[in-house]
Amino acid sequence: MSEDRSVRDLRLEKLARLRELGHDPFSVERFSQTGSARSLLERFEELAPKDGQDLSDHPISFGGRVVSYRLMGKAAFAHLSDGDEKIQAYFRKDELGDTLWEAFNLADIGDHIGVTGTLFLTKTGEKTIHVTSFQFLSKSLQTLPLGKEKEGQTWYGLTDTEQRYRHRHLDLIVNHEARNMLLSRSRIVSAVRRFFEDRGYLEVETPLLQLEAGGAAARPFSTHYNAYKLDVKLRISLELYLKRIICGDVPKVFEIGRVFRNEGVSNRHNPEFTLLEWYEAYANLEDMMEMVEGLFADVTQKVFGSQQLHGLDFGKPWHRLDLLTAIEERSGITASELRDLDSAKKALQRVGLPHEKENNLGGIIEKLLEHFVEPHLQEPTFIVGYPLETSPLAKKDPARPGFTRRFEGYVLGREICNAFSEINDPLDQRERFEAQVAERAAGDEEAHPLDEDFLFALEGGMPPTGGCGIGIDRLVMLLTGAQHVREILLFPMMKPSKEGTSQPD
RNA sequence: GAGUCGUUAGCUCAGUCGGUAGAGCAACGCCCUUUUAAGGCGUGGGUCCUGGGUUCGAGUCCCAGACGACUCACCA
Repeated sequence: MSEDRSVRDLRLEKLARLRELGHDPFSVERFSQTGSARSLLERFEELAPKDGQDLSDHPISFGGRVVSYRLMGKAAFAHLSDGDEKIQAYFRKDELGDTLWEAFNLADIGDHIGVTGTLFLTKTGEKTIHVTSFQFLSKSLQTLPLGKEKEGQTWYGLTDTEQRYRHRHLDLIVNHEARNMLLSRSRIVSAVRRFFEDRGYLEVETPLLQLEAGGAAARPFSTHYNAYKLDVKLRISLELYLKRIICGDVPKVFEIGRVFRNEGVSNRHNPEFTLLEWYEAYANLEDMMEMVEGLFADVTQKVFGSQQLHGLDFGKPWHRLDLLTAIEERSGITASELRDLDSAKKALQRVGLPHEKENNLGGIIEKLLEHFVEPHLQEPTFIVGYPLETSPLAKKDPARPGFTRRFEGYVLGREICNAFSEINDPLDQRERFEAQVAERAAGDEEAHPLDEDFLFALEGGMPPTGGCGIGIDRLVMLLTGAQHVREILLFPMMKPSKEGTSQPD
């Protein structure tokens, strides 16, 4: 009895029957098309036969997924989608013949078919392909959660977040927003790449597996290198290798790559994310600011056609704000209070923030920045002059002991980039690393490891260099307005679900 | 790591006071040659997340667990 068979069984039976009829859906390799669904609709006047013209003079062909299917005895309508747009197709038994009609009756929503015919307008005025012949291009063995829609409203569909993340292909088929996020991300990355290429930057690739994961403060993932019998770490930043390339007299380099930080997950943090870093010899942090401004102006214009986005104007220079000045303006805590650890802790206490566990002046200053200043940085703003202790790779500011030539960029209250004039004094860099090693010994698991290979490169001589890093995921979130980082990651990490788990043992 | 909420048909969801499970769509069968949330008639479909407990009886109440969502914490 048909009731005992699953949808998949029934589809397998249809597949077998199609093969008997000589219409094996999986034997076809290619299908030539007149154009996309969108272009067929847009070029309707040009492609459709005029009154009195022979219909067969204007054949068009189109391949897509069946997303709706209305069978009416001896005629039928279906909508075919290429993912981007859909177009209606009209089928008649008397024109297809018995065999092809039977094959059509074995079609399901979800199948891919390729049709040939002519464009016409239905009674209700919809641009439609009058199909004279068609072939199966694939058969779907699963029911797809394709909702029905009318006048912009959609019924049913796929809304469960877990299912959307676990089975992203369904999300892409069913939800246009998911598709738009994917397209936006791709276009943004492409525009970023072109921005640097146009300015003479060389794109490079550096190792993901490293003996010491440096360049940032974060806990790494570990894995094992069988060939060398070595435990290695997945990179947490791109920085040190890129600067070793600068030491090799390649003056402008950039990399867009995955980095991995073995840390918490939130709506803005994913352990695996994409980082953009670039370095330019003979440039400093002011040059990096101009690059950031130029990058945002260029990418917004190219991808969205406007530099005005979310009420922000990326055509204007960003605000520039000294870090200590910003803290004083927002919290009342003065620079002199932040000159030593004891008075800084008292200041923390005064403003009601936890202070007992603080033993790092730089850490306190950054905490104050986060708490008092960051939420107010809605318009694009560079905060300049970060503490020495938390900036082990940035040049000292000669004008201000204890601080570095480093800035971070903020938009809509969120950190978007981190840049500095790079340390090129190998002795200074060694001292900073040693301070980090001491921090680590004191229990800071995220303190920077000492990297002798990097120091060796610096000792060979590195020109003055400016460098900057931007989280691509943050950038995409900002520009698309995505509220969760998982919306702009195609396949976020999910714990195995019960249905995905094999036999329990 | 903490809190809150959730998990019922392929999808979206109901399920009252504890009494052996419901709708729409999807599926299956029949009818239907311009439909479009096509329509008409009919049919089938459930490990109610898992495991315990209370009870004559649990989708419902209790305990534990899994997974997820959101918020917070963590996070250069």
